[in-house]
Amino acid sequence: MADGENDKLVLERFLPYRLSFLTNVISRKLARLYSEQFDITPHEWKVLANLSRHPNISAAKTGEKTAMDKVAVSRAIKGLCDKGLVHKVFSSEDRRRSVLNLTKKGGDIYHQIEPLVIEYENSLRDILSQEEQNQLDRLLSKLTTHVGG
Amino acid sequence: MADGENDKLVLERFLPYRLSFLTNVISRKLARLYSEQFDITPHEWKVLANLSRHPNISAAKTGEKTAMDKVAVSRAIKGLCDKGLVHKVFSSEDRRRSVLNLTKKGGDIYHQIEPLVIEYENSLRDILSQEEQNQLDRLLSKLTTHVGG
DNA sequence: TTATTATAGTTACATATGAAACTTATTTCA
DNA sequence: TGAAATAAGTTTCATATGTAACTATAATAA
Repeated sequence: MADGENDKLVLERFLPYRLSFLTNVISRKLARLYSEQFDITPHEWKVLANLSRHPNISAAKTGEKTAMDKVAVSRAIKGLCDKGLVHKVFSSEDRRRSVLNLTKKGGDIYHQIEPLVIEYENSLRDILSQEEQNQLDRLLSKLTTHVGG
Repeated sequence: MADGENDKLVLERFLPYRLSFLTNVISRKLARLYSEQFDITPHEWKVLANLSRHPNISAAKTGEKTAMDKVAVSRAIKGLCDKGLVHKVFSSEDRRRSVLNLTKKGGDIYHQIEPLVIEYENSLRDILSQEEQNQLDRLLSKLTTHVGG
């Protein structure tokens, strides 16, 4: 560190901000795919997608799977129930625990949105060569495991 | 796409969510470096850092440089002025335009935080080999230019 | 038992954020 | 000129978010 370059903060090169900028742009574009047409928030979409893959799950489990905190999960579920996209009952074995499922309507809407979202991810990946995609997956995994939850 | 794997959404593998998760963890840790000791918000820190590098700048230019919207910039500047870290006057040539500078106190605090932040970035980069760091910089640049601001 | 502790989920409160409206100053150009 | 359009910043309002407090249920253990 003799050149006096690495001990000055330059926002344009600062890794956390570069990551954050890219992520924000991508998240905004992604959200537009379901927020406008379907009036679904990002949290709601995440819960919906997770319920599609993992039916009969509780709110707490949903939080684990999606890395959302329990308040965000609770609100997303409330929103989805109000819109008739999710059905909630409480478990008869443990009446604290909810049992969640997509309704018919929820499933229908999910299957309308899913291809749009997958297409968007593909459009992102297509910016990169196959080699670069592998690098990206690897780097994300490595960083994510090391920064700790 | 014949194997039926790439046409189902799996949150754990979905690029925007992996990016978002990593970014959120990093942003939270970064914010802790200045929020607790110095009572500075992320927006305020960003403006502070930018002013250190670009003195005598307006709020609008600050917004351009930091990719923040003008409301966030306005609020950050108000917070920094209230804390006595930034000095604001309006330009005599164009009295709509502000001219911003760090105060002595602002500069002092900035120079206390800067090494902590740089150290944190280094600790992130040190997770990766030099080769991987180059890959990451390259991938971020490529994705960022292609997703469009 | 029954008192204690822990868990699932919700609610309340305080703060953060973004979009649109607004104020003031400057520029444009009929 | 001076009316209309534009630009810089601020304020307002509606919504989003996170922390902590709260309710209800279940598990633990004395």
